[in-house]
This record gives sequence, C-alpha cells and structure tokens, in this order.
Amino acid sequence: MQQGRQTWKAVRERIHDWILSGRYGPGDKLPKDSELALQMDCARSTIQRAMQDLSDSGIIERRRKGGTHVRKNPLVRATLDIPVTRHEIEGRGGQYGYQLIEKVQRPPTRAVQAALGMAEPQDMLQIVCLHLSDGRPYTLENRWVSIETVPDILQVDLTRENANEWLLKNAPYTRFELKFYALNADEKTAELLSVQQGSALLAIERATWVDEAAITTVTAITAPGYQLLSRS
Amino acid sequence: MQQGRQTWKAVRERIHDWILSGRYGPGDKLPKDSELALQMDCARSTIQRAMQDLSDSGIIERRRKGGTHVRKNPLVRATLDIPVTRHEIEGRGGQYGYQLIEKVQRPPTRAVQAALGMAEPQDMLQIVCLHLSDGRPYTLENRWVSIETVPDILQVDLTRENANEWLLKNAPYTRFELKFYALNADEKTAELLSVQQGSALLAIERATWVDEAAITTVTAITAPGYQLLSRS
DNA sequence: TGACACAATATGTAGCTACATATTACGAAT
DNA sequence: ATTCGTAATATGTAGCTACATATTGTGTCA
Repeated sequence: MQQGRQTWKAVRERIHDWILSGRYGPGDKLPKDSELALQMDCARSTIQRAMQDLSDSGIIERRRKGGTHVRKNPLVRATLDIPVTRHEIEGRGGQYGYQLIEKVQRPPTRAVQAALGMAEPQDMLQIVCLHLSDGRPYTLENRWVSIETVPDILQVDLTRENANEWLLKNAPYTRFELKFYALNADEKTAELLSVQQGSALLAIERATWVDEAAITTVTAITAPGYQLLSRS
Repeated sequence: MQQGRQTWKAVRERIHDWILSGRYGPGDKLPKDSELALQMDCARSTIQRAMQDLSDSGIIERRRKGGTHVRKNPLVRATLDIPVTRHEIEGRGGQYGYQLIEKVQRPPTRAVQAALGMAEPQDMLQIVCLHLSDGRPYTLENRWVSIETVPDILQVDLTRENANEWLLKNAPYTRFELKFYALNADEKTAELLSVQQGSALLAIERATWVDEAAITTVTAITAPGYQLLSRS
C-alpha cells in the first residue's frame, strides 16, 4: 500500500465509519463524489471505487443524478462458493463415487416448469443420481434437463459420466438461481441416502439458463450433517 | 453503453467465452493484460476491470507476477442477502412481532466457544427470542453475546428491544461467518415454533467479530417452508 | 550446494481527462 | 393541471500515465 496517497479502501472505511457512527443514518444522502474527492483530497475515481464497493456490499445505494444514499434496511450480504460435488469430496480427501439411479424422458412437473419459468412444457430428461464419498451417500441429485436447449444430452452415457460435469462443459449458462431449504427425508430419499425416514436434510436447488432458454434445474439433497459455509 | 469503444463487460464476455469454449481450459495461463489490451485494442485498465470481475466471480485466479490462470475447479459463486428479520417480515407485508424468551448470563458452551474461536471462556449473555409474522412464529433465535466486547448489552431492555437490531446499531462488526444446515425440531423448538416435533427446519448460524474480538453468535431456526434465495 | 540479495515482471492502485448515460427537475405547451 | 420535451446533474465508464507491490527467477557469494 502506498504511503502518501489515499487508497480507495481507506476511503471506503472512512465513509463506512461515518455510517456506522450514525453521522449518516439509513436513508441519508451522502455528498456527491466530486465533493468528497475535494474534501478528502483525492481523485474522484478513488471515491468512485470506494463507493462502488460499498454499493456492492449492500451498504449504500447509488443512482445516477439521484446521488448516493445509505440503505434504509441494513443487510448481511454473503458470498457462497458451491463447488462441483466431485471436487468438494476429493478436496477433503474423500474417494468420489457416482451412481445413476434413473433416467427418463417425460414432461416436467408443475414445480419444474415454475422453477424454470417455462411457458410451453415439452418433454425433458429427468436424471436421478447419487454422489458418494468413500462409498457413503453424499448427495442425492434430482435433475431435469431441457432437451430442446441441450439435445446432445440424449447421446451422453450417463451411467459413466456425471450430468452436472457434462453440462458445465457442454452447456455453459449465463444466468442461475439458487434456493436453500430443509426437508424431511421421505421413504425413497431415506433409502437412497441410507438415513432414517424423517431426517432433516438440506436441499440445494439450482436452475440455469442460457440467455432466456432453460437448461436445467437440479435439487441436491445432502446427507445429514451437511453444512453450507459463507466464503472467507 | 458507448458505441465505438470497448466496454469492460464486453471484454469480460469475450474472455469468458474463450474459457467456456475450451480455448483456455482449467489451469491454463491467459496472456498478460498488456498483451490482451494490444490484441483487443483497448486500454489495459479495461482489461484489468474485466479480469477483476472474472476473478471476483471465481472463474479465474490472478497472481502478481504469476499471471492469470483459469481456475482448475469451476464453481458456482452466489450472493445471498440476509435482511434484518423485522424488515424481511414487513417487506412482505407482514406484521412484525417479537418475544423475549430467555436471557441468562452464563459460560458459553463448547460449540459457542468453537464458533467464535474463543481461547479463554468468560461469561456471556445468552438470549433466546422469537420473531413473529402476523402473530405466527417465524424464526427462533438463540444468541450468545460477548459481555467483554459489548458490556453495554447488559443495560439494554431486551423485552422491548431486539438484540439483533441493537447490536447492529451499537456494535458494528468488521467480519462475519455464516453457516446453513438442516435440523430436526427437538421438543422445545417444536413447541416454541408451533410445529411438530421432528419437522425439518433450516438453521442459519452467524458469528460476528470486531477485528479479532468476538461480538456474538446467533443461530436462527426458521419456521417450516422457509427458503433462502440467491440474489438476482 | 545452499542461502540470500536483487532484478525482472505481471498485476494492483491512484490520479487525471473526457465523455456516456440515467434520472431528476423544470419549464413550455396543450 | 397534466403531459411532454429538454436541460441540468450525479454517477458510470474508457483511456492514459505513473508508480506500488508481490512473486518469481536468477545470480552471487560463501
């Protein structure tokens, strides 16, 4: 870090302190960038970078011409990294295993249609599979793939290759949504994951699109004890 | 967006496409910024911004002198917004309610010590409370506050004021960690949340620090059906 | 051979200018 | 009074230069 110059991180902390100390409360308008630049004796670009970062963190809101305001409702903004299951398992020293359970072409359920925002339901490929760590069930994956968007999926040998990794390589997405919730293991899930029926399990649901076309939606039901951690 | 000039977002997409198309695979080294700037006929600062964004998204890794590499393990990086419970409830048109259930000064459990990384356990303030939406239980909060870091907490009337909101105003944190998992409702939890014993519930655990000093750790157990969504 | 100092190098940051863009504010016209 | 076009304005972005910093690589000396 330089000595005599202001760093944008220092500027960010200074402004953040103003907000934390209550000098600028929720909803208050902050001075415009050029004014702060003058006041803090630095370039507007430095202020801009600091402000952008505070905006990304959900602390302030900026609008052209409207100016910069402290967010009315403070919030905690966290970043989560969701790795490919194989890497997650191997990363902690486990032996990755994979098992295809079901693969059927059929019309999507209402829930799947809703998750992907599909107007005209066409046949999709449903794939149920199990990821194992050292031979023990790790996550149970229930996936629906759009045949229209990804026709090549029908040619893939899913008994050997994992649909998730194939899709990542062959059908990159431009947008995605995630959803987390808890559910009680039903009979089938309990059997496949080798847990007691009724166990509380964490479900991670993901939907992906390329532009506006739906690619896939997948619900990964994790084995008991699974925890999702925020980054750093 | 300007016409004749390259935007950093366009540059980002172009580089991203190289990666998606396999032109640069996992672990591959990308040309240095100045080279790309020449190649794409734009300023290095534009490349820098694009690269920074790709780096933030977890797609590439940059190291000074080491250069820029495509990440070996692709991952999904998501951003979550966790609002203050009151705002969350009011934001969806509900009537917010609050109820203090327990408030005791006592030594922390091993789990709490571990969560906050405390070396020498001292008495903390344990606060159990319930957040309600339209009179129905919404989340059950089990909180431990460091009396050493936040002595003023002892003077607060927690039957009227919510510890979370008081802490946000009076003990701003510099670092936090989040953890999500599923659990089965035990007898006490089931009663307080008015759900059947054994119901699967989503737990959101948060720990906060100011510099290295622990402030608080809180486990929010949400009512059934609660879903956590990734931002935009 | 090994340790250590130092040069080389790619990214990171600050400052400047110029222009783009979104949105508010205002004034004219109906 | 309401609608609409236009000017004013604060933020957003691109390009340039200069320098900082981290890390790799290399050469020197014991």
